[in-house]
Amino acid sequence: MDKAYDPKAVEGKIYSMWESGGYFTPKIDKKKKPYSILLPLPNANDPMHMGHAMFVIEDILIRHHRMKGDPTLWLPGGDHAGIETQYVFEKKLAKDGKSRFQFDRDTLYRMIAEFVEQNKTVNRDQMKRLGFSLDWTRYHYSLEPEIVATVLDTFRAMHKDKLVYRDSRLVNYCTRDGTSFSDLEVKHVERTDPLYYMKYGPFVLATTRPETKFGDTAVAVNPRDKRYTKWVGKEIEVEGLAGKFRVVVVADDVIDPTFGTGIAKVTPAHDFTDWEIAKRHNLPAKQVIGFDGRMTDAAGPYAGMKVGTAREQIVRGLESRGLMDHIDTNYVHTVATCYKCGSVLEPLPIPQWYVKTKSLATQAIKAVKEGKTKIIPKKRFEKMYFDWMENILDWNISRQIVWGPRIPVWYCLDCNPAVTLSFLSKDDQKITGSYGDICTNHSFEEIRDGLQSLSAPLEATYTLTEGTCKTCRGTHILQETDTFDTWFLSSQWPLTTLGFPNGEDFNYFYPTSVLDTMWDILFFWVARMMMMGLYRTKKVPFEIIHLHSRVVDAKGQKMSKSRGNVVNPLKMVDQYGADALRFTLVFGAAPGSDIAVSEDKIRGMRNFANKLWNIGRFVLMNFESAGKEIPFYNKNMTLSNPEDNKIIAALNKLIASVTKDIERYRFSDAAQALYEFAWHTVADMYLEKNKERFKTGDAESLAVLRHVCLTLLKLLHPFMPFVTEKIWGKMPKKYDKPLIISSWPD
RNA sequence: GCCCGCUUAGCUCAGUGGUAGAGCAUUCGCUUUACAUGCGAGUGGUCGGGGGUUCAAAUCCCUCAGCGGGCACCA
Repeated sequence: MDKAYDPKAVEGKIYSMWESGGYFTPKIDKKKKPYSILLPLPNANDPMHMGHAMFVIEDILIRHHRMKGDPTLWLPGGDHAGIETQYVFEKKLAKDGKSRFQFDRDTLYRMIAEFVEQNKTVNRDQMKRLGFSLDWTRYHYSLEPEIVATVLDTFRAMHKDKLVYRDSRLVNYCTRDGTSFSDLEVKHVERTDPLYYMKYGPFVLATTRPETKFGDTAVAVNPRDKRYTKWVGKEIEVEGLAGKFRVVVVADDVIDPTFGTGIAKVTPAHDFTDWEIAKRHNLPAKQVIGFDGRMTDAAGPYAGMKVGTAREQIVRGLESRGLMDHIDTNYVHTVATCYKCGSVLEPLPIPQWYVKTKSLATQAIKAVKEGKTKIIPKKRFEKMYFDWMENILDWNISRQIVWGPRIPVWYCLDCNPAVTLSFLSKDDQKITGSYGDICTNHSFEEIRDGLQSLSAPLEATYTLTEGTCKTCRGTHILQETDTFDTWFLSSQWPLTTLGFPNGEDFNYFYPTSVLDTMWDILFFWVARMMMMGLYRTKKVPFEIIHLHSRVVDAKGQKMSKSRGNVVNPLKMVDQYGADALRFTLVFGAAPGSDIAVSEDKIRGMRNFANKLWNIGRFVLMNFESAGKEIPFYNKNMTLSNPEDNKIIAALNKLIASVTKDIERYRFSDAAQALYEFAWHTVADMYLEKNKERFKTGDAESLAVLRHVCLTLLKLLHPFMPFVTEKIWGKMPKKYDKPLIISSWPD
């Protein structure tokens, strides 16, 4: 054995040994209770970051249960990550001076699929570097046909149960990414913007969005605001930028009399509050901003301008006409921005597919209240979970992107001539219009082949199966171009990857034992898996939700590219070994809190791995110099030396505490106890005090020494699998099988 | 605005009623044949401020301050 442990020379070979030995693949044994965890599926073409490395928590649980003899499954997968991937791909396109609008949707889809294919193995290979004992034979990718088929089936089941429906309401729409989002994907950001006080008929009113003036269909006041009581119900005449127009004055409770002048202009098509006001007062909605982020024809002279430009121009126009009373330049408010690209989101009216969530949430709340699923740490996250579930809104599952499974709904164009189509014609012109208008100049086949997107009016009839129209017998049928929200697919991961409804894995491993992830996707993913799992199987998808630490830098700052404080896990593995990084991520991490990672700390843990190596080396040297068979320690042995009795007692205490700590998800406590025991109790004290006895080849002391060392390797194996496996391989043992499948001490 | 969490050694964090802990950093001394990725010894905290309960509080309660997070339709 070398003087120092060299992880680079060891890790690759050990991992291959485990993988080729088939140790990651569980043997299904109906007599035993299985233990299973699904790896939170990373974006398949995303390189690994420290957040992924934190899945070491799962490897610890998995290795512990495997050693306990449970049929243990850790199932890996990769996500197509709809918006994320399309966003990255479009940035690549932009570099080549191209845009998504230059391609029909089938071509665009193929291009993205090829792009993903090139990078698909990156993340997988990196997971292996960390020693993750994932069952790669069960790897799943989110767009596999079987997985998509189950997802589509869920959609149909929900449609039948009236849990999915189509509605036209305001959605948060990113005009840059060209898609709507669910409420969860909206990031509220505080900003300082001008608040414009403009003259408005007989009033002065405050608004941050003067450009939406063309879409105003009312003004609103609070019913208890005496200043305006006499106006309520009357029409007022307003001088606009393109002639005069008339709007009605309505009274509505949401209006805060203390804000601005107590009067709000009502723009139903572009503001969530106004949309609600309009519904209550039967006001029409007038869309003045298009899905491309430009003013529509309804904006008269400003048509075609981007919203920002139009605002500047309109402010100038109002000022020159004397219609601007004054401007408050220091108004602080929050705006909704896109969580992917940061653009300001535009509330726009568009028909979308929704999941009715209320009844699903009720079940998900009940399951946690009844303890069928436990959340750890309970204190902080259970309340968050309940708060969210209790206030849940219906879930918009349509996305206007191509990268993902299309919603399985078909429209007959002959029955629905008002369906709006965007497509590339044979001569590569982008054409948009209703089918009724364009079908005279373009054949159905031309439209189909060049199709980019379609938008069906809310009244449009549709079927859930492909084929000839049952009403008119026509064949001019097109599928919905909206794709599913990625989370609609991943919320069914426990079902799809295990082969719901009748797969052997599903029958055996579902419900899974633990779902471990960081808390940032508690709502996006975990809560929705609860709802979907309960909906389809009447059983919870997992018994425990464990929310692990967020990895931050040495100063406690969140790691981000813009801060420049990102620590690359693979670089650390190269430099200090996977075991060192793994132990760093566990040591000092309390669930739900942050864990600080610095190179200094990783180096310290590398030193600990080396310490273990040298304990092993010390034991071996003593066995070699003894040059004889040493009996194996067993519990019935009577030990004559008090030092031996002491170390055995301490070891037994350690076994109990480490086992308990892992069972209670107190990984840091276990790691600290192991560190303390190995380094100080064993190396500093026991080895030093008894060196002379080992040298003389005393059989009892050597038997105890070997037992302590082998047991310590077992206890440490889930945390530091490589160095422990390597030392184990060199030690004299009763049975020669790898540490990974040895038995957990008791 | 509403809700939650945090504040303990230079740094990052454990500790939740009974004489203050870890890792890293730091100081001093050691070429002792398992390991200088080491060994030995040490420095370092009135546990955010204030008040209360208790024989006893870092730990329970109240309050103030700072930091972080979740939720939210203020035009």
